[in-house]
Amino acid sequence: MVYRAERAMSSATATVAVNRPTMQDVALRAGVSRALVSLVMNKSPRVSDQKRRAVLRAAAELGYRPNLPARQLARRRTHTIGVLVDNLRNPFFGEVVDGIEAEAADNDYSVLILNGRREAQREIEAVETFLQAGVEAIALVGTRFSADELDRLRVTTPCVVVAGGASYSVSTVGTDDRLGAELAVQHLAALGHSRISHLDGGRSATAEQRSRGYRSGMKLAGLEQFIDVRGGGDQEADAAEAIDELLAVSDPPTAIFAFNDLLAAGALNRLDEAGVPVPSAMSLVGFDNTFISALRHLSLTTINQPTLAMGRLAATTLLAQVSDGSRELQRHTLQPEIVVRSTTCPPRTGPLTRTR
Amino acid sequence: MVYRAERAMSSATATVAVNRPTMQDVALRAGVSRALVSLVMNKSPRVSDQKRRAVLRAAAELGYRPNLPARQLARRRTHTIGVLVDNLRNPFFGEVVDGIEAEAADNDYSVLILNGRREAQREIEAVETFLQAGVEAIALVGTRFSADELDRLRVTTPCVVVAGGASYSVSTVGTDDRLGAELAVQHLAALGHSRISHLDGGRSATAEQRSRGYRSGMKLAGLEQFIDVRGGGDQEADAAEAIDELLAVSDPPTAIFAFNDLLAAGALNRLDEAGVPVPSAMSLVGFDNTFISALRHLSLTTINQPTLAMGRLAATTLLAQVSDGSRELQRHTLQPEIVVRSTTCPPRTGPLTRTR
DNA sequence: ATAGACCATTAGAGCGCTCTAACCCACGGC
DNA sequence: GCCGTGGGTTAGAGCGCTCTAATGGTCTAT
Repeated sequence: MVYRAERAMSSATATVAVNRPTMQDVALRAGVSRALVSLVMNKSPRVSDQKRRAVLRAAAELGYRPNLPARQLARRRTHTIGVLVDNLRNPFFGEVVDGIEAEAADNDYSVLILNGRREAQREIEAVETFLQAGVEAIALVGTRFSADELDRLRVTTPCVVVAGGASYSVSTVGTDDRLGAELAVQHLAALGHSRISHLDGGRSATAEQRSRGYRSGMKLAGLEQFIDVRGGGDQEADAAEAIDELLAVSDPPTAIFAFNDLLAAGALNRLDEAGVPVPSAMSLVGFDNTFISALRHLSLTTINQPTLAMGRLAATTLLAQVSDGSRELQRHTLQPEIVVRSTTCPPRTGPLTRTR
Repeated sequence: MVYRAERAMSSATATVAVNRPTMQDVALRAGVSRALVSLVMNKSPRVSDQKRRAVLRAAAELGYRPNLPARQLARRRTHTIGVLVDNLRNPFFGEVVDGIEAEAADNDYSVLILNGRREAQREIEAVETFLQAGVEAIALVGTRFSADELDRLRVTTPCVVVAGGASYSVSTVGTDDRLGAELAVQHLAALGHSRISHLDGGRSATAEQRSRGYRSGMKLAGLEQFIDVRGGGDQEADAAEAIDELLAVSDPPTAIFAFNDLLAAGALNRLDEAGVPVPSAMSLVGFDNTFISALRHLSLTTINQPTLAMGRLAATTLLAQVSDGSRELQRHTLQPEIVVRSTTCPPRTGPLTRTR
């Protein structure tokens, strides 16, 4: 009786919007209390089989669906982790997100994906959204945040940077970018190259580590005097200018290590346009081992990162921090490995000759 | 006084979790009522400047942040549209999502991105999540849903299929896939090809239309008797088997039209492995004009789709339906165009010769 | 002076759910 | 016959917010 009255009142109040059935409606129909419906919905074991069935039937008949915001409000928990992706167009990031999502799902967490679209401002807005939405943890996939901003963020919410730099004061999951870059240089050096230039990643998160690895790799190989870093970027189009610069000098380098595969692909384009055969006149190494590097026509020598594992590890780290409340700083560094394909060979002998 | 008491009570009740400041706290600190804080937060014009400033200051001092679930519950609106992406690793989908997101943001909507990871089951779960979360509309980017399932869905929530088939009984935004396929065939036919085979898209949403376009294109060119469709897929790896089949016959076709760029790239790989030079011995056309087709080393002739515009249009369509409450079925078909690059040329004369 | 109009402000109910504490009703032990 | 005991069930407060209707005050018109 009371139920009926309440419900009547509330539907009189209701104005626009969908008006989907509520727990009250289910309770009414099943002849039980609201609380019991809640117990059934949350799979509590202390409900008699008879009532459980009645409730489930009523729910099915009404097409009842729990209201997530209401549930989150009442629980004071969202069971959600926020994932901020730098750029949805880079398949590398897509793979990492897949990993995070898979691990989160295995632990009954859902994932709120937001897209920074390569702009720092949008990242800030995204974090604001995360915080308002009450995500319990945040994964930053290839972030453009400064160390300072991250410092402020981690106070509020557990967070982890995936595939970003390692210099932050927040937990990180990533490949050893520095080592990866060293591997690239080492590979080239072993082939006999000495004049190896680097196309850097501009404002990308991992740019600094890779460039550092390039430098240390060069030193290790005793090639310190040949260190040469050119402004690049993280997109294909960013390579053209740097390549032009490189080719403008009297005796260009014999090898190039590019920040990532996309940049390497762009470099390949430009070299081709300039009539410089790869690898015979110029060796080229990328980074990320995205599927494009495996395309036979590119067949790019590159550095592999275990993307899926990185994603899963990021989620695991976050969920552990959420459950034990700790905010311990963790550094997970996975091992990169070089994948040798067809864009590297011993250096040309003599000056750079162009086919056109 | 009353406020203080209430607040004391509620914080005594509070147990775990973050305990972020609420409107009540802000109201207390600013010496106003909860309702006034709400008005300020929602930028109501009917608040005195003095109080507004006081509220904003108190909010800033406390680090107040509106609680999204609470707000959504009270408003009975979420101002969110759900975006279900088939596959985050395909850059094509990433671009479409970018478009949706941009348009949604321009209209003060946020976007809940869920990833189907190429599995129908996950799509169903994702939609369930959308419905529980109370999204006001749903965009399905490259869905694997059946027409039936979509039919049921559109009753509940406005939805639009982007870059999917056009045969559904829900609104769609897409390229004219059929025309696109016809353009591909027409281009090949104009070059002199008659034996043109098609590698289809398997269970992909747009597979049927493209395959239909292939057939009608063949008919239009008077090549009906050469129609030949091979099982493909939507990933690079799916091409190998079909190519092997194709090459196994006594006199293989002179041209191939692949379902999408990824499949075309895979085909290119396999043809290369088999020693079949492209395009001299075999012409190849893809679909989507993703960035990989533009890579000089692939330089794939393909069909362009205006991805960003598709995304924006999808969002516009949904938002219109949300605001005027109509559920009118709309068909937006954008024009594809052929982008001729280097994987097509006149057919070989004589039998297929292999270089290895 | 008084009614009406208008403005900023507020009380308080309500959104749909969860969760604690209480309740009821066997049942068994004394 | 009375008192736990404990499992199934429920009342009711509370989560943080919005929104309607009401309040009180100032201002103008009468």
